[in-house]
This record gives sequence, C-alpha cells and structure tokens, in this order.
Amino acid sequence: MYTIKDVALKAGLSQATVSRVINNHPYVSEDKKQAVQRAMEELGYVPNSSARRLRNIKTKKVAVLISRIVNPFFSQLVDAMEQKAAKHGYQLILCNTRINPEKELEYFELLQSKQVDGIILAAAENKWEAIAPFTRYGTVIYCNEYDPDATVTRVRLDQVEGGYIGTKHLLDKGHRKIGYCQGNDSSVSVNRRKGYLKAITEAGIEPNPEWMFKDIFTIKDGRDIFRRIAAMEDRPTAFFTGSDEVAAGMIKEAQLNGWCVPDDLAVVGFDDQPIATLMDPQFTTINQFTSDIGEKAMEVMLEIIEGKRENRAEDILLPLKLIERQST
Amino acid sequence: MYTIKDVALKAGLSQATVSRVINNHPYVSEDKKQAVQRAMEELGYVPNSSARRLRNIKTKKVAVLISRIVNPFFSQLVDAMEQKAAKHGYQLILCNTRINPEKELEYFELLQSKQVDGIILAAAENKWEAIAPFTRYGTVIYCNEYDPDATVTRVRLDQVEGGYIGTKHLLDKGHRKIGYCQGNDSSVSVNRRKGYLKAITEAGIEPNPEWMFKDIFTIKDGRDIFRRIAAMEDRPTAFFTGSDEVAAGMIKEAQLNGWCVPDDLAVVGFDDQPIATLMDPQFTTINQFTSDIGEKAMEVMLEIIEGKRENRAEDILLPLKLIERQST
DNA sequence: TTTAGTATTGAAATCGATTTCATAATGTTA
DNA sequence: TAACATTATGAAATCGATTTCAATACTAAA
Repeated sequence: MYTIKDVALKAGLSQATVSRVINNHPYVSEDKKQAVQRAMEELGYVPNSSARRLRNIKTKKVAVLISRIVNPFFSQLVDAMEQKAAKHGYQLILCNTRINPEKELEYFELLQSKQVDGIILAAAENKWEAIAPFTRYGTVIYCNEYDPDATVTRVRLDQVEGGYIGTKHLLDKGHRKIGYCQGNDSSVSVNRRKGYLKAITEAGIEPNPEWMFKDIFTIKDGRDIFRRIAAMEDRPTAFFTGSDEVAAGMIKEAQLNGWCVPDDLAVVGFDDQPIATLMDPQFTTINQFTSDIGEKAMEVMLEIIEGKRENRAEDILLPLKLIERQST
Repeated sequence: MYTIKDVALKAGLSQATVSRVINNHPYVSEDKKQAVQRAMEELGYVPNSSARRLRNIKTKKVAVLISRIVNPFFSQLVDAMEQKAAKHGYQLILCNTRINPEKELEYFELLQSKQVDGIILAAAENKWEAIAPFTRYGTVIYCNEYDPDATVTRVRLDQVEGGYIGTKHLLDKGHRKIGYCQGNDSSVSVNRRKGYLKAITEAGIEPNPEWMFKDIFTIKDGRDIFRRIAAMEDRPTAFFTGSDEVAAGMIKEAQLNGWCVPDDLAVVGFDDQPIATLMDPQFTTINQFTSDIGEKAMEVMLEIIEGKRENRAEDILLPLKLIERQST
C-alpha cells in the first residue's frame, strides 16, 4: 500500500509537487509532472480517499433513502438516479429504510461524518424538524415524498391530481361505489387520498370508510383485500389501488374466484409497471414517469452540490398520465 | 461542526480520554466517562469517519457489483444482502456496472482507497486476473456469477443443473424441438447452456443453432424472440428462456398472436418471480431462492471481514428447484 | 514501610493527503 | 539595468481522529 510519500521519493520530488500533479494544479513543469505520473503508474498508487476527505474534498457520493428496493418503482427510480450520477462521476449509496423512522435517521450520519455530499429523501418517515439539523452538513432534497414544512427543493408529482384522475376515471365509467387502498401515511398517500375524496365528493358521493384500506403494499396484500371485499354484503364495484402490485394481486385473486375484471370489479393501478401490460386483462394505471423523476432529482442534487443552484423551498412538479386499458 | 477537540475542551479533559470513551477502551474512570458523554451529547458531536479511517478503522461498508438494479433478480438479491448487512451494523453500496467491464473495474477503487471493507461481485465481466490484484486491499467474493480461476469464495448455484432440469422437463413432456435463450456470455449462461446441451444430446437430439439466442434480457426481447420463431419454417415447440422476463414477454406476444400456451408453445422461465404466478397461464419456472443466495453471500463476506473465516477457493452451492405450472 | 503492579490521564506522534508560506528562478516592462 | 511579476518547488502546518509513551495516583503484597 503506497502513499504519496513513496511516490515523492520515487520521483525525487516533494509531496507537495505530487499533490499538485494529482489535483491538476498550475505551476508544475511538464517534465516533473511526467516524472510524477510515471512514479504513480509504476507503484500502482491510488490516493487514500479518507485522507483527502479530511481536507474537505468532495466525496462524489450521494445517498438515496428509499423504503425497499424490491419495490419496482424504487428500483426504476434508483436506476435512473444512478445513471445520471455516474455520468457526472458520482456514485450512489443505496439506503433501505424499511419504513423505520429510526433507521432513516441513522443514515444521516453519512452526512454528518462526511461520507456523502448529499442525501435524496425518497422515503420520509420523519418530520422535517428532525431532518433540518442535518442540512448544515450537506445537501438534502426530497424526491417523490416530502414534508410540506421542508425548506429544501422537492422533486415530485402532484399526487392530489393522481388520486383525482384515477377516481374520476372510474366515476366516468359509471361507478358509484369506489374502494381505495394506500400504503402508510406518507405525503404521497395523504395527497392521493385528498384527490380521491375530492373526486367522489364532487360527484355527490359520501365516502365509505369500510372501503378504504391502509398499509397495503404487496401483491399478497392485493389478494387479501379482494378476499375482504368479496366477503362484504355491500361491496365496491371498482377500486383505486394506488399501486400496480396491489392491482395485480387483486385482479388475479378475483379471477381465481371466478370474477370477471372489469365487469364484476374494475381496478386502477398506479405506476404503469411492466406487469400492467402482461396480465390479462392489461390494466388501467397511472404513469408517473419514474425515470424522469429520478433523473430530475439527481440533476437538481448535483447542481446544488456544485453550487450552480440554490436549495430553497421549491416544488418541481412532474406530470402524471392516466393510461386506460382493459381493467376499467 | 464540532471536533474531538471541542468535546475535550468542554469536558475539561484531553482528546485522548475522549477518544478512549468513544472506542470503549478500559482505564477510564466512570465520572470522566460520563463527563465526556455529556459533552458529546450537548454538542451533538459525531466523529469524523474520514479521520477515523485514516487510522485504519473498518468502514463497515460493503459494495455489491450488479449489472442493473431494475432486474428483479438483482433487486431481491440486494435486498436480502442489505437486510443481513444492516443486522450486523454494515451498510451496502450499490454499484450498477451495466455490463461494462471498465465501469466494473473502476468500482474497485472503492477498495483501494479504503472506502469499503469488501466487494461482492454479482456481476463479473472481467477475468479473475484483472480482479486479483485488488484482493490485497480488502475482501472480494463472488455471488451467483464467478470465474473458475478465482481463488476466493463463490456463493452460487449449480447452473449446469439449472439448465439441465429445465430442459429435461420439456423433454419429458414430449418435446423434441427446444429453443434456448441466454443473456451475455457470463459464467451463469455458459453453465446453463452446458446443462441444456447435456439434456438434449442425452436424448439423442442434435442441437439446432437457429433456435439458440444470445443477449436476450428483457420482456421486450422475449416478445421479439417470439416473432422471430413465428416467422420460421421449422420452429421449436418449446423454449427454455433462462429468465422470467423473457418468458413473460414471449408468452404474452404468443397469446396476442393467437397462439395457445402451452399447446402451441411451451415455455420455461427462470427465477420464479411474482410475474410467474400472475400471468395466465401461470408459468413453469426454476426457483433459485434468490434471497437465500444474497443472505448467504453477505454472511460469508462478514465472516471473512471479521476474521472468522478464510477466503479461499471454495464453492458454496445453493439448491435450485423446478416449479411446474401451466405453461408446459 | 517499601516495592511492585495496576489504574488513570495527557502530551505528542501518527495516519496520508492538501495547502500555506517562503524561497528561488525566470521573464517582462520601464 | 532596476523593479516587479510570474512560474516552480519544497518545508511545514493542517485536517480530526487514534495510539504510543511517559507521568502520576492508587492498591496490594512483601
């Protein structure tokens, strides 16, 4: 394991000169520069990044907090971020919070201890007041999720609109009994519910709490929900599921029980994942252009890190689009 | 941003004593220990990890190299690894190589510059001789992929067996014309092909290169392959796809063209992802217990890092299982 | 009451880089 | 040619922690 000292010795120059070559400083003569490069080459020298960071060099790393990578929405989001980051010579550190607020908060030590230049919050179990103190250690922005009190940039979608257009679509198809699923009480869910409620109250319908489900995430959860509504006396004829996984599970289970989608039950997913076109019927869903969100968020993050943009309370909203298929 | 000096000053003690408290060294009196802890608490002090690393403290980070996170196999693998790592206080750094050998090699700087304690190679575009020099900077193991020359631990599946049982199953169903798909020429693919060829030659069948496809990864690729075989004069009646995505695309496209699966075309996937039970027909595939592989690989990695296990040329093989459903 | 051993603490060296400051060599302008 | 600016280089300070070493206080055995 060679150090800058070894290189300096080998090249017959000082550490300072070697450092200048490494960092492309001016005022190094061409011949010495080459001598240093040759010495580095021969020793296979790589600068120790911890030592460099101690002198406040950028880490060229950004952490992304997500709930779980197995959720295809997050895989796609992270993939887009990574691609953008790599293009600018940055690396991505993936942090699964598993919807655990303490675990989420622990990751901020990465910032405090200068292991990353910034953190993108694509999961947000903590209130902004818990996050705020960390902002002095590096850049923090939100992506998809957000806290309305946050004083930093938020790259996200208009989820109120998302909930609204999904529900409105079912209303337009003539449904009056519309069920609703959501995950945990995140900003995304809260807003979508607002949109859902807005649409049905606008149509003069009283929301039925029996038909509204929380903490529904997976294919299996979708299957369970179907069984629960099938057992009801008075049951919904349509469902806004808030997730393609849930929609997929619900549709599959309905079919296994001899129901016909959309005639017996209409279902709207969310996200337009590959599964939406693979099942039979292909299902109606809402495309949220996941890659675009990830790419934009990383773009904003890098601009802030490199001082080309200010990190102030600002919402960058990306579009949503209803994709009508055969499940409604 | 407070340093150990600030804490020492506030506690009226020396940096050395503060450091001893941080690292739980013996020979610190109870009252001073508490004084230090109080001072740290009040300042909200967090040790600078770069400074610590400079003194050769473990980073408690492991990097995983994969080709692309959007592949559900890798999401699941990484998820299992992360879960295991977190349980031991380690963090995971995700590195997408996008099947680019240079990019793959670049990530090894993480080891050289002491940013991670080890690297798990779940993608392997480079030969072992290119990787070997880096092993002196930290722990390197293979997971799923591997190079036969490697002198380190390899947690993986018997892919020859995988190719064999998938193909054998189709032969048992009476098929004699069996197509084959694979991704790039990785160790996994090479071995699966061996298994495929072994099965059909055992059955006295001459392999037909027209029916063997390379660089097939996605749902879309599966759709394309269907169109290509549909256009053939003499075409296969069954397919070993090596991937649930490819199987899904192929089945869907076949159905859209009025073919019946499995009567007109039998299809075997690989991986037993959720999609395999969601489509109609649910399809036959090979379960490779992805989470178990990820978990085992991380377990081995941590044992090696912590000196409880030797990192020698050793294959840790996990089981594969054919799951028969309705597509064959 | 010595003496040896153990517990407690801090000053200073150290890890491997970057950066400041001083100095020397060279070039440019009046 | 004198005065000044620019280029080139290295010694030493620095970043924020850990660790060595020496000094001191306390305890137990002789």
